[in-house]
Amino acid sequence: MQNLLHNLNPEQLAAVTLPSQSALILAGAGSGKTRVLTTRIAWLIQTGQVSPGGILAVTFTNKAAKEMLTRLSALLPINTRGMWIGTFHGLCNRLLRAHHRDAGLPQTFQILDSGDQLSFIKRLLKANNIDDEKFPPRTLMYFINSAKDQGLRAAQVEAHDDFNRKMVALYDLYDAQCQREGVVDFAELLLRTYELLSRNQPLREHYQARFRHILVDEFQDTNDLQYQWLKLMAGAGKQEPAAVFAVGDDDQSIYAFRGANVGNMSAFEREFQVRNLIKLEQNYRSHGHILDSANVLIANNSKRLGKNLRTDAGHGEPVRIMEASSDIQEANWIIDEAKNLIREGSLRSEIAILYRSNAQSRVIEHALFTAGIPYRVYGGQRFFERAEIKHAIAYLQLMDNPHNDSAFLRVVNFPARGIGARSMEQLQDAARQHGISLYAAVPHVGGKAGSSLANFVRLIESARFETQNLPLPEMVQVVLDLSTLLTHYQTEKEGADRIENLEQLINAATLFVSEEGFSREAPALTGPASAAALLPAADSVTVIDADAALPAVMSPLSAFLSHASLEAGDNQAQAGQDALQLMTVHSAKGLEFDAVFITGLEEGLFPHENSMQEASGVEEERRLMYVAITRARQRLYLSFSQTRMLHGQTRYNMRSRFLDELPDESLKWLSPKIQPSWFGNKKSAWDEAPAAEANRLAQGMSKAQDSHGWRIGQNVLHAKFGEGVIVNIEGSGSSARAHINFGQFGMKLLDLSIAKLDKI
DNA sequence: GGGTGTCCGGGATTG
DNA sequence: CCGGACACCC
Repeated sequence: MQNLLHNLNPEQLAAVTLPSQSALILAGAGSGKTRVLTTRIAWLIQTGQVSPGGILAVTFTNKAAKEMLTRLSALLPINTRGMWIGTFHGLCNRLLRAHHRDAGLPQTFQILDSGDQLSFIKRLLKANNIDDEKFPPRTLMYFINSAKDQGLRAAQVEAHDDFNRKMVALYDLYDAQCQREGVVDFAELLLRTYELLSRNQPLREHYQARFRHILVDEFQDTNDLQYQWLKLMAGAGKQEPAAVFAVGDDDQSIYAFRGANVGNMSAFEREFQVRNLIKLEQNYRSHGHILDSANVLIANNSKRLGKNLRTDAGHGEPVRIMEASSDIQEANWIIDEAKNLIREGSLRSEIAILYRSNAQSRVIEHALFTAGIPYRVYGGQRFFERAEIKHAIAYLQLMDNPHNDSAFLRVVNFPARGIGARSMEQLQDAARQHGISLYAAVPHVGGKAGSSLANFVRLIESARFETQNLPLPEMVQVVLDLSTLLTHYQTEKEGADRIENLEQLINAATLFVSEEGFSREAPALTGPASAAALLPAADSVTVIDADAALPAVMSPLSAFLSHASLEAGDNQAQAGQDALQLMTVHSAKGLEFDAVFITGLEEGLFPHENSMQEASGVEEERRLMYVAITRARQRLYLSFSQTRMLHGQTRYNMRSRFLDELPDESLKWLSPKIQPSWFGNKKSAWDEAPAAEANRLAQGMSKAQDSHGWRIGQNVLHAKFGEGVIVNIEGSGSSARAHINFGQFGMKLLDLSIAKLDKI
């Protein structure tokens, strides 16, 4: 016990040892949040306040869940397999498998990832003769997902115009089709679990009695449905609700665009009668100048719960800022600085280059490639998303649930077996006519089409038959052979990588089986009969629990298939090598590095132009900047550029407002700092940057100046709109008009002979 | 069915 | 400018 709690600072200690009531922990960046969470669990168990089975710990990412498990097993000598620690989706999957009948799902229901969901919707629109110009699949998908994220079924969504009424109708059709095929999307996992627990009182009370301590990581990222889910699970408002230990940071809320609602933090305080609010403000990550920059920047936001990070580390190096003349020059500067750091002994993997949007990585990658510096780009395609893997998975899905039409369509003619569009049309007609799945409709198709289709069905049947008693990895091997996927890629020119990936899939199955405990002599639960044994009798109030171990509630194949959907796996690009780390600011959340470059700090890019209409948008961008800054331990570099190629056009942006919100005493400008206009110094960097001029000329803009005396790229000051940049000039002489980017005020078209403009 | 050409649109992302 | 979606051709 002494051991468990020593080394905690007073705030952390207070949080870990809070009484069994709901509490909100405001955990600043780098304040030891995961440590507090895991130590809290260990302390609760060690002091006998709860058994491991009474703990429910929820995270958003698999990575966070794994991290928690690892650190917990280092703290406590217990088997963590029996504990309910996982993502919202993973935990819901487990509950739905165990109680599938009550939830109205087949035991082998399958999970659509977002790609599957999109093709599912396209198919739905086509089958119902909907014009996908008027109702774009992506829009419908967003509509459905946001409704589900708010806990709403189609019948509950309010629609006030024809378009929305149609969307609601399509949402309803979508759900019905999912139900027929035995598939669920990600949001459905949560909504279905929520509905299951809402209407099934014995089940609800069983889990409420079981989970006396619920811990939630990254609470600021919860959406409305997740919050309702937690309320239900905890029995909030009841006599003896569970103690919910919510850890979050409102300043790091950067996912409003996908439904996260920071308001859940104050709702939580209110609705869970939170008496204990603890702020973790001691930062163990960043040097002083970096932390001061973050603090001063975020103070510009209005809606905050209020928090100020402090550090015992000294000031450290100042934050370095560079204005480049072009995006190419910016990239080269970054590389020079990174080389210096490496020369001084930094590991490449301890240097991160961050950007607001993926498109910005190109120029940087090009420069790194030319310089021969190894780098790794985050966020690429992941293992289970690769086409060949999805094909193999589709065969396995059909064996486990033949009514999954998505899987059927993916592989019915891949590798090619002479089942073309015409045959499929007949099959789809038959399926629609009888209201059954494609697989089930095969016997209704006659002729040549019918016999090729019947051959395909026989292929799936025999794969299932031949593998029914095989361990999972061997099952995968057999499927790869029988489906002729392997031979198909052997004859393909560039199939070598794909074959390697397919072999990796067998490894993945082997690994999965050993990690999840399927390799031991688990009771064979492949048939529906044994699963039924787990279910409560209809009139019984005894609930058989969804034990935490997977083998108790699903077959190895079903489990592996949900694993493939719920954990898409790493993107394996250049993994393992000591390489510079390139990623968006969003994907940097939760990570930390010795040195961090934040690039493209320009109005329109960061803050992004789509966010600048509303104050709340800019505040989220500012939080994003806050996240970016607080990734750095020792060194922080900020850069922006006067010109930038975007969408095939040269853009001229003003420097980001965020740069002007940072504290001067923590900064070191490596390029001359041009004061904002209201400070007096009006000299433009353009006048002192011959390189920029040369660059511009090289880009074919030879006509730098015209008779009207203005040129593209000129910084100007306008009485009403303030500081701006001339982006384009049309016409000439006295009739010339200029497109001027005024940042917050947007793009204006002004007549140069009329508008009162000063050069700055 | 796969390969090539044309058109369009382009913010971030986990499960 | 670049990638995805789709039409068209062999």
